Amino acid sequence: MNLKEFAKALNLSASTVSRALNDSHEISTKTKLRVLELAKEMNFEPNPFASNLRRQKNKTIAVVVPDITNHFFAKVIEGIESIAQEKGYHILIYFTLDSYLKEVATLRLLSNGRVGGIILSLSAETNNYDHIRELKKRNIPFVFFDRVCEEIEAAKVTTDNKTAAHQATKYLLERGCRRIAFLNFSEFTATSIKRKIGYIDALTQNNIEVDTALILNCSTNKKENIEALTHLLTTQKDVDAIFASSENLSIISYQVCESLGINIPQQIKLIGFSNMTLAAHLNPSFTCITQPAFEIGNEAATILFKSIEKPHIDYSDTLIQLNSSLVKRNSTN
Amino acid sequence: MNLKEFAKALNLSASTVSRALNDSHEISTKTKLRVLELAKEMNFEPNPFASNLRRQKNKTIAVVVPDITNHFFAKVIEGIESIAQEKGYHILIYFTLDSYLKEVATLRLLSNGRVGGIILSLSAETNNYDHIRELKKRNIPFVFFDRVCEEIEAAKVTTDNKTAAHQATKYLLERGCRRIAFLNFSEFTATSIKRKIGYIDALTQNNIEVDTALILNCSTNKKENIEALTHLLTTQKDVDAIFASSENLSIISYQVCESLGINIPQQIKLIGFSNMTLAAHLNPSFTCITQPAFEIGNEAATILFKSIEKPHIDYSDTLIQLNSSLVKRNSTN
DNA sequence: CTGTTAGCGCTTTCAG
DNA sequence: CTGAAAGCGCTAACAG
Repeated sequence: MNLKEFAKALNLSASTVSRALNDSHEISTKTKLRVLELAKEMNFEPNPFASNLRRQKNKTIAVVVPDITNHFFAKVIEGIESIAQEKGYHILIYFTLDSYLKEVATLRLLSNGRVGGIILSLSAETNNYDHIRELKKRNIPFVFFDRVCEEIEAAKVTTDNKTAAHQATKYLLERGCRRIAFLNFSEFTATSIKRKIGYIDALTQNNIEVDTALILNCSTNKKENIEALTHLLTTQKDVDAIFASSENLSIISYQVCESLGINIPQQIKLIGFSNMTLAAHLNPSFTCITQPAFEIGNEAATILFKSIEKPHIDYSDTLIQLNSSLVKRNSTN
Repeated sequence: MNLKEFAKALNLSASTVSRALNDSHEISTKTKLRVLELAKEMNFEPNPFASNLRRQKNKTIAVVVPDITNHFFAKVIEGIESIAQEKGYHILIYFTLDSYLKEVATLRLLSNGRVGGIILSLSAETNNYDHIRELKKRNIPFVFFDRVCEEIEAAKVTTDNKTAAHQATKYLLERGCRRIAFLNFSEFTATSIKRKIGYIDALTQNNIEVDTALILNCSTNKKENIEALTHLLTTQKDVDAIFASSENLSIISYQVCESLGINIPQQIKLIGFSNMTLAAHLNPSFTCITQPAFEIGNEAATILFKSIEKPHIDYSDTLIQLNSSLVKRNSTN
């Protein structure tokens, strides 16, 4: 069933029907109603490919994230979807699994007009931004969230990572911790770097020497990270806290402590970025730094849709910073 | 940049270039190579809308799931994406948030040829399947996973829910529990019904009377569920175990026990369907029934792609059943 | 307010 | 092996 046939059933021309379906002001309310009614009855909707082709624009966006089993990213995507739904957008989803090459390949796939815009959170490996610059060159609107790229002028939605990490570190210091290990999820990503800076600043301000032996630069390989942390904890016997800069590293910290027979929080306290606040509930020793993921998704989608719909306006200096919060159990540790 | 311009740059006709890009056998290897090389260099890819319009088929699928913050669904989607990536498919994602109306609206949105096929897990509320039948009528290939619809003949990928629930109940019985509450996440969904049957069968086979006062039919409203479970636990003082039939209900069970000051697992043991095996690690009192989510995604995608690519073959009697597993901590409870 | 017509960018007969 | 031309289904400029 196509528009032409559908129009015939109404004894109208295709153009009139098309205009009616698109709620054009040059169609009488009466015919509009007639068209809309039959369309609903016959469940007719115009072919989106033809429509997109003709209009040269398109209500599909891509969301490119490292990993959707991370509760934070999952919730962000729900935030994006809720706005998309409302505005009639469709979402294509792609995972980089923190691989730079996969990120490059995915963006290449998206550079041919398949999508009207892109919402993007960088892979932990990404260290070169030419593939992002290519998006700008091709005039494809995009918005960064969480793992943003500092070097590129673009709309960005984040939390204040430095402050959050500072607070978390302070929280540990106040509880008497002095030898706090920091697990850095990426040497390149601004997000992780800022978290590290917050950690270092808090130590320095409290006159505690920063010991680089306690800073672990992790990779995207889980097994490697487990080995590295095991090594750290067995060589640095006096570590009294772990600060994990990502959800995955929080999980790993648990596993390693457990396998080494280290008691949390008696021997080592654990704090980490994670939106799986359940974790904090399941185990009182764990304190989560939680980001407002749903709102981040909302904001990112809102900006992207604006920049798709108003291409003449430049949104590339938009920076939205929301606040994260410390989720801890009542005074148990 | 379109095909015509690109062809001009090569001194070839559009048709030749098109055929070369699509690896047609009637093009010489030499020109193919020449075309492919320049295409890569100029990062040229044909407009997917024009291509889909002309071909009348399309390498985009939709994934419709209740909720992506559920670790199980997130992992299934990663399983789907890994196959999609490999086969050059794109994934549109939609969430029903367990709302029947949203499910209907979403499928309606997809019935106009936007996608080549659909992978679907039903909302907990869904009780009427006309919207699914509409897909069949329109010849849109689709595959159910996990929350399948028994009444409709279609390709399905699930786990053996009855057996898994039976084993879980047996596990509790072996540990001395006699008053096991069962939290049913949906009165309609086959998945939950089968879990309930497994639970009932295990009790019956062990000569334990099934007390309907211990079976709680939950809704999609978290707050209501918390209240209902609180009520159950305060009126049925002898409950010694909770069996939660979904991840969300497992989480709620924790929260309610905690707020009532009930010690898990001393007073009440907890077992539940959940793919967040982390939970089992964080708290030894929790035993997870974990489904092979990634593989379920793989299987569902594989079947869907087959039925898109070979429309003459009928896959609607395909049923793949994988095994779930009990994730428990070493003898701690 | 409605109809006619051209053309979006691609693929695919058909012709050579 | 390559090119010319038609047409997928829709929308928008133009005409009335």
